[in-house]
Parts: sequence; structure tokens; C-alpha cells
Amino acid sequence: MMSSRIIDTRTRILDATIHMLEAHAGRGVRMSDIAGESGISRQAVYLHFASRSDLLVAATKYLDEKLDVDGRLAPSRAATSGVERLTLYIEFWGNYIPEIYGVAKALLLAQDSDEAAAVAWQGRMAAMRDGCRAAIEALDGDDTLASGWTPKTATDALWTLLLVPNWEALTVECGWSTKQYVDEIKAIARRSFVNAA
Amino acid sequence: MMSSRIIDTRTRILDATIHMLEAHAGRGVRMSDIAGESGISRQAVYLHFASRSDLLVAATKYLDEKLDVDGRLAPSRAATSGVERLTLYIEFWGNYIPEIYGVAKALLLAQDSDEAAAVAWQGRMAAMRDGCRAAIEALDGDDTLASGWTPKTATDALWTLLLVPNWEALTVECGWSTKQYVDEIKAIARRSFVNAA
DNA sequence: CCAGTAACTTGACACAGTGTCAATTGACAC
DNA sequence: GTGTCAATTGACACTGTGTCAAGTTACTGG
Repeated sequence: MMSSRIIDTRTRILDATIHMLEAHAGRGVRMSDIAGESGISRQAVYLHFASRSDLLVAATKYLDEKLDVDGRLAPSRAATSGVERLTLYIEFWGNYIPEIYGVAKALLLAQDSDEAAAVAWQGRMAAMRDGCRAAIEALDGDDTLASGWTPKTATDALWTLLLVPNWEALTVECGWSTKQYVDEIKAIARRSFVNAA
Repeated sequence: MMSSRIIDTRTRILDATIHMLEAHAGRGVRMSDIAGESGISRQAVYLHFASRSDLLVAATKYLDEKLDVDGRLAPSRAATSGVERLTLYIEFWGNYIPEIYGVAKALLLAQDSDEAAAVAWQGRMAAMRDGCRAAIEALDGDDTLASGWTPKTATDALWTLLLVPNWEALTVECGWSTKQYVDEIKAIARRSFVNAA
């Protein structure tokens, strides 16, 4: 079979990409580094991915599948109240970020030179926003959305709160554990978005 | 006097840098673009700044002076209560970000290739953190710091809340006005950090 | 077993951007 | 007028991305 070897190499490149980005926090990883880690020549990478950003985008998609993003989202989707949904969504995302951090950071930094990377990152963040919207709308449906918010503005604010740079600041810079991060963000979100009533 | 022309050119480069970065949101601005905008040759820029990151760092310092960052900080420093200090600091910083956004973003993106840029940005953010700490300590001194926080964790959280990417998300991506941003961040901060008592 | 095909290798090169160097020009100061 | 220093010009080294062409290896199907 011809495709098995193709897929194999492709997968090896993706695994190597993720490994390198994870190890170097997404900074300063070159195509030649990834090729070396994959055990193939630099040029051969281009037989599978058109460009660096193409590879980065594919790596994020691959990671989402590998980490079973849909499976992990199931608990929050099954929540029976708005508050529960909000809590479980933060729980999911807060524990997910550390696993995608390297790739996310690389995509974030590639925005400088590369328009395609910027678009791809925005797309990935739009998906995360859907989860935020669902949680806020669940709150709104329960009449437990704190006063002063519209569903749109509350979604904006929750989405922003959960952005990767915030996780980065609190854990990498301030030395918080992921558990601390999750707990505090939950507390801030509850105080900000959930009506006391 | 010989130094007047030197300073003049240096200043022209800094103004051109800020102008270009502002106009292009900090993305894809090259040394040759800055030189062109300054009306000098690309190589001449290196007579005044050792490297691109050196120029970016100098531009942020120059901007801080030009925008009179100390003068703008005076109101929050003169606050007579912790709550007032918190509010006025958010007011200051929230209105300051849009003016430094281009340069800030460029420095942020330069982190990829450049270690010096990363260090410089962290230094600038450390300065912003001092303002956060002062506000939190003022709250703590008034016994109005919300329960569940230590001064350290509250400073971490407030500092993170005020980071540039959050302003970027809410204004650039979500379409909020700066006034909206300032008001909502104030509300979130008050609900999160100020004791109801 | 042999022919063909597809992945991969190697070496070369184009291109963009940063940073350096040397020789030259031009202005201003003493 | 002569020296000094900013700035110019042209050339070049270096890094990283992306492309191309020619050759090699390995598997596949007749």
C-alpha cells in the first residue's frame, strides 16, 4: 500500500512538530529542526505541507483530534444548568490549554509575517468562542446571567478571559499551577457572569 | 553644535518607527520601511540603533516619555482610597494601551526570534505590574480586598486582566470602544477584587 | 523477476530581511 | 581651509523559507 507510508511520514512530521514546539514553548523552531526530528530532509517536509503555516495549522487540527477535544467537551455539553455549564467549560479549557500551548504560541507568533497563520488562529479561537457563547446562553436561559451584560458582551468578556495569553501570564510568568488557574478563573467568572439570585 | 543633528535624526527615526507601527498594527514593518519613512538610508538607522529590537525598545521608552506616562499616572497615585486607586489605575491604563498598541504588538511579536525583545517586553509589563500591586495593596490597607485573595494572587490576576492581548481581543476582535473596555474592566475588577463590605 | 511509480534524498538556487563593512560625499566647526 | 562626523552607496555575509531538477530507494502490480 502506498498511502500507509505517506500517512506514516506525515504523522511523524506532525508528531515531531508538536514535540519540538512543546519543548521550546513555540519559539524559534525552524523547518529544518522539525525535519531533523522527523528523520527526513528539510525539503521532504514540503512534500506533505505547503508551508510553515500550513504545517502549524495541520498540527493544531491533529492535536485537537489526538487529544479528543470533542470527548473532553462532552461533560460541559451535558450540563443541566448554566452555572454548571460555565464551570465545566472553564474546567475543560483550562486543562486543555497547557497541552496545546506550544503549538498555540507558535501560531500566535507566526502572525507577524504570515497572514494565513493569523486567520487560522482566529478560526481556532472562534471555535473556543462557541463554547463561551453556549455557556452564557445557558446562563441567560436560566435567568442567572448577571445584570449589566447582554449575551454578546458577556460572551466577549468570557472569551477574552479564557484566551491563551492569560493562561500564559498566570502560569508561566506568575508561577500559578494549572489547578490554581482553573479555580481562580472559575471564581472570577462566577462573580462576573452569574447572578447572585 | 554637532549633537543637535544627531538627536534630530534619532528622534525622526523614533517618530517614524512609532508612526509605521501604529499604522500597521505592529505587523510586518521592516527596517527599510522605517528608514524610508525617516528619509534616510536603511544602513543609517544602524548608526543610531544597534538592532531592530534595540530600536523597538527605544521606541517604547520614547513613547512613554512623549505621552507623559508619569503625568498620567498622577491621578491614581493621588487616590485617597483603595477602590478609587483601582478605578483610576484602570482608567489610566485602559486609555493608554490604544496609544502604545502598535509598538507593543511589534515588541510582542519580536519575541519569536529575539530574546532581547522578550526581556524588554517583560520589563515594560513589570512596570505596569507595580501599578497593579499598589492598587491591590491600597485595597488591602483599607480592608476592602475581597476574600479569597492574597495581595500577591490579586496582583497577578489584576495584572493579567490588564494585559494588552485582552484589550486587543475586546476592541479589535469584538468591536468594543475603549470606553466600553474601560467600564467593563472596571466592573469586573470591582466585582472580583473589592469586598462588598 | 522486472518495470513502473511514488517517496525521499541531494545539491543548487531564488528571495527576503537583518546586520556589517569600506569607500565616498557633504556639511559644519574651529 | 582642514578635520570631523553624519550620512550615502554598494557590496556582502548570514539565516530562514520555499522551489527545482536529477538521482536513489523501495514497494507494487503484471
